[in-house]
Amino acid sequence: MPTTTAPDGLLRASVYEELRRRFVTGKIMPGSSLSTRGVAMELGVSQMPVREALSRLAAEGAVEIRSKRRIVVPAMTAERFKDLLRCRELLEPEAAASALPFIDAARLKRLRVVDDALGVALKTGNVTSYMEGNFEFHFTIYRAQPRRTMTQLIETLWLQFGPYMRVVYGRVGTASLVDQHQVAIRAVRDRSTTRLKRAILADIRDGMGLIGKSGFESGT
Amino acid sequence: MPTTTAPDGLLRASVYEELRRRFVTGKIMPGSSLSTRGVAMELGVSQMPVREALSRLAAEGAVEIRSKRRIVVPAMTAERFKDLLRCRELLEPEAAASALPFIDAARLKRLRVVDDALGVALKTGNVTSYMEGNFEFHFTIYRAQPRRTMTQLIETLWLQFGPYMRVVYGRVGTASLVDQHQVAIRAVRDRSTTRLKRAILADIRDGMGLIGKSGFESGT
DNA sequence: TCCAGCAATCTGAGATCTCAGATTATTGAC
DNA sequence: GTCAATAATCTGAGATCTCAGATTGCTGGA
Repeated sequence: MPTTTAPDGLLRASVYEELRRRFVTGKIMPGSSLSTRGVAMELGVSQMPVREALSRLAAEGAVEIRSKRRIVVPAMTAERFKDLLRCRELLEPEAAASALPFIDAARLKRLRVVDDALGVALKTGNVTSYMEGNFEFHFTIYRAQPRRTMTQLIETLWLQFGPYMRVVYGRVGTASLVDQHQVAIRAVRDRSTTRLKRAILADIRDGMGLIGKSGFESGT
Repeated sequence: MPTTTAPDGLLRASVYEELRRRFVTGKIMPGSSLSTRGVAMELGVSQMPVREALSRLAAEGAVEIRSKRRIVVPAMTAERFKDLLRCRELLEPEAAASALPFIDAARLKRLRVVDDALGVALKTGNVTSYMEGNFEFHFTIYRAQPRRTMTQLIETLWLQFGPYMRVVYGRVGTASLVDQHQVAIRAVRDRSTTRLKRAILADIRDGMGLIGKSGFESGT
C-alpha cells in the first residue's frame, strides 16, 4: 500500500521520486545511513523497489555503499562541496540561457508565485520551505527548454548537493541571502540572457559564500 | 555462475559495467531492444542484476522503457544528437582543462600509447577499435583529476552518445577524421590549457561535422 | 574492571515464483 | 483471401526466500 505518488505506474519510480525529493530538499542529512528494509517499511513497500531506488541513487552519487552492508549519505567535505559547486556554475547559467526563449508568460507568472513563497520562507527563516522553493524556482526555469539532457545533469548535481545545502542553511541561516531570484525574474521579463546568466551564477555563488562562514567539521 | 568479471564483488556492478562498455563503444545499436531475460541468459546471471543494471541505464537515458514491457535503445534523432553534443562541448573542454595539472609523465605516455592504437584503427577503418580507443583517450585525460563529479557527468553523456556515434562512424567512416588527439597530446606536453581545450572542442565538433554528412533517417 | 571471544541479529544481494499486461501468432468466420 | 478475435507466449515488476558477511551486544574469564 504505497501512500506516495504514482499508484498506477511504476512503484520503483515513485519510491525513487520520494527519496529524491527528500534529498534535493535536504530532508536527509549527510552522514546518516539508510537501509532498504528500513525505507521499505517506512514507505509501506517491499524491499525490491527500495533497493533499486537506492541503487540508482548510489549511481548518481547521492548515497554511498560503504564497506558492504552499509548505505550512507556521503559526509560533507569542502572538496566535494567545491567540486559540485563548480559543476553547478558551469551548467546552470548555460541551462538558464537556453531555457530563456521558452519561458512564456504562464511560466514567468509561476516563477513569481514561487518567488513570493520563497520571500516568506526567507523572512521566517523556514529552511525547509526555502529549499523546496529554491529547487522549484531553478527548475521551473531550466525545465522550460525541451532538451532534457542538461536539466537531467543538473538534477543529478542537486541530488548530491541537497543534503549539504541543508546543513549549511541550517547552520548559517537564510537571512544573509540576497534574493538573486528577483534579479533573475527581471532578467527573464526583459529577455536578457546576459543578466539571467549573471543572476543564476550569483545565486549559486551566494551559496558558496555561505560555506566560508560555515565549515565542514561536522558530519562523518 | 557469472562468467563475467568481478566474481567477488557486486554482480550487479559487473553486469552494469559490461552493458555500459557495450554502450560507449557502440556495440548496441539505436532502436534495438533489450530484455532482462535475454541479457540475463547471455551473461549467465539471473534477471535481477540485469534488471537493476537496465534500470540504472534507463535512469541515465541510455535505454528507454517504452510503452511498458519494452526496453529499447532510443532511436537517433538530430535533436537528441545536437542536445548531447552541446553538453559535451560545454563539459569536456572544461574537464580537460582542470585535469591538465594532474597529468603526469606516466599518464602522458599512456595517452600516446592509446593514440597509436587509435591511429591504426583510423587507417584500417576499424570502427570498433576506434571507438574503444577514443573512449580510452578522452577518459584517460578526464580521469586524471581527483574530482569525480564532472567526469561522471561526462560518462553519462557518452553512455547516451555511444550508440549514435557508432552508427555515424559506421555510415560515414573514420577516414575523414582529423586526428585532434595529436594536437591534444602536444598541448598536454606543453601544459597549454588553451590549446588543450581547443583540441578537445575540435575533436567533439568533428563528430558534429560527420553528422551533417550522415543523416537520421534510419533507426526505428 | 576490562578485554576477548562467541552468538545473535541486521542487512544487502541473488534466486525463484507469480502476476499482469502487452505483443504476437493462430484460427475461424465472412 | 482477408480481417478480426482469441489464445498462447513473452516480458517487466513486485514479493518472498535464502545466504553470506558484517556489526553489535552479551557473556565469561583474567
